[in-house]
Amino acid sequence: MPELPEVETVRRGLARHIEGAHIEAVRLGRADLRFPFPQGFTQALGGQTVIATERRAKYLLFRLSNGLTWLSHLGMTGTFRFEERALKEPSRYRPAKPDGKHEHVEFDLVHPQQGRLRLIYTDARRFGFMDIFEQEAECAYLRHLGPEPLGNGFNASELARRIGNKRAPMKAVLLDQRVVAGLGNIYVSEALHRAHILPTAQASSLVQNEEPDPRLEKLVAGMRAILTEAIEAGGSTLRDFRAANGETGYFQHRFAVYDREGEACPTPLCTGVIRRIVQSGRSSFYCPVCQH
DNA sequence: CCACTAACCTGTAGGC
DNA sequence: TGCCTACAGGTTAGTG
Repeated sequence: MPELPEVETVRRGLARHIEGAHIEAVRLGRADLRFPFPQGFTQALGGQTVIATERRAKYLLFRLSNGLTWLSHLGMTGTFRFEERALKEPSRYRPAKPDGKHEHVEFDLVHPQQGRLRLIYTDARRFGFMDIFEQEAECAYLRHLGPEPLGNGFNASELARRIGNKRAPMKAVLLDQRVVAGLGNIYVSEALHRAHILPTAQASSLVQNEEPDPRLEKLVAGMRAILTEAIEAGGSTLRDFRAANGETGYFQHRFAVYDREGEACPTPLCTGVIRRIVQSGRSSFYCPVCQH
């Protein structure tokens, strides 16, 4: 489900209700998602206040009053939502064991202005996971991540340095979170289309003498533009993505190529028809005419 | 280290 | 309606 824009959308939705809230209790419906919950997970969160809600790549990071950080990755189908009844009828609020089929974690929150809230984490496929850590350096999930594509330090030279020796196709290289962190299957296809680069192009062919090809400049600019526009649109909803308030995103209406096999290429004056190919087991969409 | 595949798990859409 | 296959936004473990 979620790439950088979707995770950022979730972060913003959660922040409004969770920042400043006291975590009264955490209940797990099972011992694991993709990975087991760490030892002492519920105790580490219980009794703490959420100080800040941040995002790194596709990870949500909740800074807690005890100095710990609670990390959450949504996998493909992870969703946070606030339970309606607890929001609308706080007086009738009752703690309950997670009972929905794929409701795996419940958080009882008390917000100083908003009162009692119940936050529920749902994840049908259970590719998501949660963790806690003290220092970022000790977190194996974050340690090897590449730069944030929307961060100040990210530019064509930096990208060239990271892909100059790679023979893998651009599609695979941009999906590699160690190269740049936050893109997924949708936004890689979209960014490559904007830069007129084929997903099959060998990464090293876009770097000569350690200098970025002009198309890498376009790629970085296109990547930033797409991600920014998608965040403004509340992300993309293909099937089940929802913001924390239950709303769908609408950036999917503005895809140039993703999931548009057989449609006309939207590049002005281009006569191409969008194609779908499979690379490393996943669909890539591109225009065979304006991407080379 | 690099590149590629399989695996994790459930739901849904499409063909017959 | 049922059965079967293919596919879905991600990441890690294992193999050469």
